[in-house]
Amino acid sequence: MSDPFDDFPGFEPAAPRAGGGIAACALAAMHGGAPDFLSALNPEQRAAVETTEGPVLVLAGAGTGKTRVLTARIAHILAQGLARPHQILAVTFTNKAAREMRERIGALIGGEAEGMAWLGTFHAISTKILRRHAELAGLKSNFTILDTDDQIRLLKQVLRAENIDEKRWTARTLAFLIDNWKNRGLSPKTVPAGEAGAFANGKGGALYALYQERLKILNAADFGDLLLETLRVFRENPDVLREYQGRFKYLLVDEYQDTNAVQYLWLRLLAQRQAGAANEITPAQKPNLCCVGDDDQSIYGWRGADVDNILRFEKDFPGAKVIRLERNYRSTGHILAAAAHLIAHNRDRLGKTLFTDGEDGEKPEVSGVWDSEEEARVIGEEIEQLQRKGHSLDQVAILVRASFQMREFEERFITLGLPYKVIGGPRFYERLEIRDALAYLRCTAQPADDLAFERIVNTPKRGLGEASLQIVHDHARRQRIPLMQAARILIETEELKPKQRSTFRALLSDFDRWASQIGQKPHHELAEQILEESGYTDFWKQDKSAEAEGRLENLKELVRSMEEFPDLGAFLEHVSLVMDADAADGGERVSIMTLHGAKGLEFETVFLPGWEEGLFPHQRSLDENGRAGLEEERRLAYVGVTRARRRAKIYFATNRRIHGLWQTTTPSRFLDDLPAAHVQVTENRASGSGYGAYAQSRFANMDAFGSRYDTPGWKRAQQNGPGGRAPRTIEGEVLGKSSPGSAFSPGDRVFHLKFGPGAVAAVDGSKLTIDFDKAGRKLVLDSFVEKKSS
DNA sequence: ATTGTTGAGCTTTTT
DNA sequence: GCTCAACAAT
Repeated sequence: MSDPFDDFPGFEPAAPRAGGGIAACALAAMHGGAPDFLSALNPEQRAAVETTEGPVLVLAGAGTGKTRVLTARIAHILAQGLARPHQILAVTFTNKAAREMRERIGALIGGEAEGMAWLGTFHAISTKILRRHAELAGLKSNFTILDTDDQIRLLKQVLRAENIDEKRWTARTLAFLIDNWKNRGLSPKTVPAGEAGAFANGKGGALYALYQERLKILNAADFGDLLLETLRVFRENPDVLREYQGRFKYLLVDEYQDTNAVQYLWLRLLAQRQAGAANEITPAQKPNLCCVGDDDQSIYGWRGADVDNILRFEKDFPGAKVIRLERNYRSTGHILAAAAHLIAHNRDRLGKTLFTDGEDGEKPEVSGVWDSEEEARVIGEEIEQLQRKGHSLDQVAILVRASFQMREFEERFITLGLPYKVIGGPRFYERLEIRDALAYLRCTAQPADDLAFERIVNTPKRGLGEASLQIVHDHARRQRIPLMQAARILIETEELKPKQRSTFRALLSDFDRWASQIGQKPHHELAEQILEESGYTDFWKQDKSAEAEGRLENLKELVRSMEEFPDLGAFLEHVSLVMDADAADGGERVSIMTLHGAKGLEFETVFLPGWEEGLFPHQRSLDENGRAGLEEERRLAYVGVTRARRRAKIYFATNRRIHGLWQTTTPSRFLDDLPAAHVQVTENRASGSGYGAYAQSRFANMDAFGSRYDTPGWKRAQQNGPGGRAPRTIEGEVLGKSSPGSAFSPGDRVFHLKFGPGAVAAVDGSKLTIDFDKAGRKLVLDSFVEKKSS
């Protein structure tokens, strides 16, 4: 992404480096002239930077230099010697944002940015804290972080163990609920009874508790836990909290409008600064908390973000200074006017009006087309025209509301031979081959990682199917030990078929060998070796399908990226939190992405297709969240328009295929929210569609479309009544206790599920030698046999 | 253990 | 109407 303020004019990175950036900057300040990073700011920005003490809310409209203020503020604090780098807590939402911030601070003050140990995402910082105090949360400090996939798998196990009909109550639904609770800071104990009861006939809360229990056994935390458990540690251990409160002299938060309840609580705890030393009687200090955000760009309400946090800031932090950044450096006048007029239709906002000193430029253009196919064709043509005029394709983006819209553009661009890139497809680390490879590494580094083990035990296929895994599973559950450990015991006995037994033995000795090499050889070489020796690379080499090559490429990329980390542990840590490989692809390309994905970016030319009722605003948003939903959709429209520097082109199609059926659509009400004076409505697409009338009537009758949206036929009967059949209360199987002294003695009559009845011949710990009536003498584990009472 | 068939769902997505 | 996942059948 390119930002006109990426570089601070006049700043010479090479000049003052001796003795560290801080001293040099401080020196510059003393010599009368302000440091360059200050003098390059406008008055409001400068106020936001220099108001270092007390709570500050910076309302930074789109394109007003938000990141610039944040980075300059940190540079300023450091240059003034107000705090050391490790005393500043700077929180972002995405790793990308954190990375960018670090780079830009580095550009301002040099290597000192390296010392900012507490610059990162909410999750990364929480992880760091939680690892230090893991035992206070019932974890070990090397706990694994589960991603969504692992989470679902684990929940499936819980549901299965509880005999819950997985058809009716899916693991995904439960995951969604639990995530929601965690986002709101609710533990199994504090979930409101009504909500907990809504799932699986009243078992929702219990399932949440069981899931948490399983996580602890696995020594694992999901994303939600990272914050929630840290919060719990803070609440239950005032001394720990105090330590961090004292540590952070300055707190900064980016994109404050996106914070959810846990993040808010987490932040508020840290911001409650106690008076420094115990002997001072000064009242609790006001926190040096600076939150930067834009209520008009809050588009993540659906995943728990609470705009209220930003709207409430002044109440939460009395005496807070609110600074508005309204001078826009990005877009031309007409675009800005259109965006401002659009967003003014929202009721719940703090209110801000962007302005620019720049030229008016071209008016945003609204065009109607017959259907989505024509839409793609027309946009393709326009892009080709821009290209012919010498515009860079990197400066062109198509921003869609929903990802299914992307395909039509891709297809069109392929036939045109127009280079494009889809942003926000499946992330690198979510790809199958990467997840598999990581599972191998996880098993090597963390032998107790059951989910990883399960993933790769039969990948590539090695004949360890459902049946044999089930045996290992049973044993592991009964003994409450990790799968790998269970397998280790089982290969000493005859529970498994000889073939599986030797396969397991080979696999385990592979892992042993790899594990013994940790620290012995560079971890990326070890990774390569693991992938090679496990047969995983060969597995893809033999795959003839089209993707196989790309997958091997990705695996190489994975190994390459490991070199940047000090050791395997650090790499795995990073990967579970991040891992977006912005593959540096050569050549200019048009970007195709969702509106959500476009936040924070900017382009010369932005195409905004699909402005139709039902799609944008999305019907589901309206159905589920009413006016709040509509307003969030409108903010999304605002985000879309404000991505454009010089050209914004909006489209609506008369016909669109929705869930397979062609439907006639109505132009989006957001089109009515655009000011006539700043918008160009064109009818030049002469393909015999009925949009001409729209163009004539729309400004005459503002409410033409506003009041009549009816629920389309595809609206689903959403409420499955609470009825249904009675809950099945069969508890999960009673777990056999691992009795230290064996409950068996020679001569006992026993029954084995597979081998049938027999008599114990000898006992060796948990291993029994049994003479089976039919199967002969076998070595089995005591947990697999039942003693016959008589 | 692979291959075919049926059925549900279908907005946005980070960590 | 299309896709993916879960089950059944070979």
